[in-house]
Amino acid sequence: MSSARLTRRFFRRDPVTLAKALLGQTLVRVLDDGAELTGRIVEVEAYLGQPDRAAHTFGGRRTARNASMWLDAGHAYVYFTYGMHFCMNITADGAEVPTACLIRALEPAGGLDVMRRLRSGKIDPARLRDVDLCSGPAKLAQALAIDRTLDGEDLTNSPRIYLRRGRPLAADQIVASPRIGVSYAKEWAQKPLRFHDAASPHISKK
DNA sequence: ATGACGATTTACT
DNA sequence: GTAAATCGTCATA
Repeated sequence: MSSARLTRRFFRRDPVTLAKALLGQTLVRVLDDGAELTGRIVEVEAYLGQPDRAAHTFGGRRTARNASMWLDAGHAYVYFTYGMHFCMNITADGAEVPTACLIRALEPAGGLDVMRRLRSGKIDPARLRDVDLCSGPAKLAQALAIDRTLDGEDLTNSPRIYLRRGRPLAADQIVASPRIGVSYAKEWAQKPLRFHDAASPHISKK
């Protein structure tokens, strides 16, 4: 019998291949109260580890913060940045190979009402359009209540967060472009390591 | 012990 | 288009 949950074998690939394969899959977040929040992945960036100036593990850097990037493929690497935002990655390759894919945008699919509440701080929830819920790495983290308590979570067996098999995108539906917010990475800033669904409006703003 | 800096978002001119 | 918000992390000393 086949399960809807993606298994280890799906994640054990190089980060570029995995990033493209992640497009079209569904991220599932189960809250403590049982609420299920889901979204279809429409934008992902690949981080290539040691040689990649933009990666947190550039040069083999290994710290308490990025420890999860060294875990086996299919684990969550959640980091805190700018003093206020969380972003989620999914590890690629295998154990001791610090590569990962940053989930940058989702097309909200289930639990939109809860997402809207989680996303609305001082803003009127009714003023938040669907396209504003998960169109950015920190936005989707906020919408799905993803924080550092999920750092290091194994997506292949966690009851709190996992991936559900969806329909993969055809190659001609995938657009490649430079990664966002990594201008400090010199030549690595220009490489086309950001991938998104050409047809989706739920993309982070340029 | 200190300081510079974010794999961002939002609000404002 | 410009700038503020806001603080954990890490390199330097």
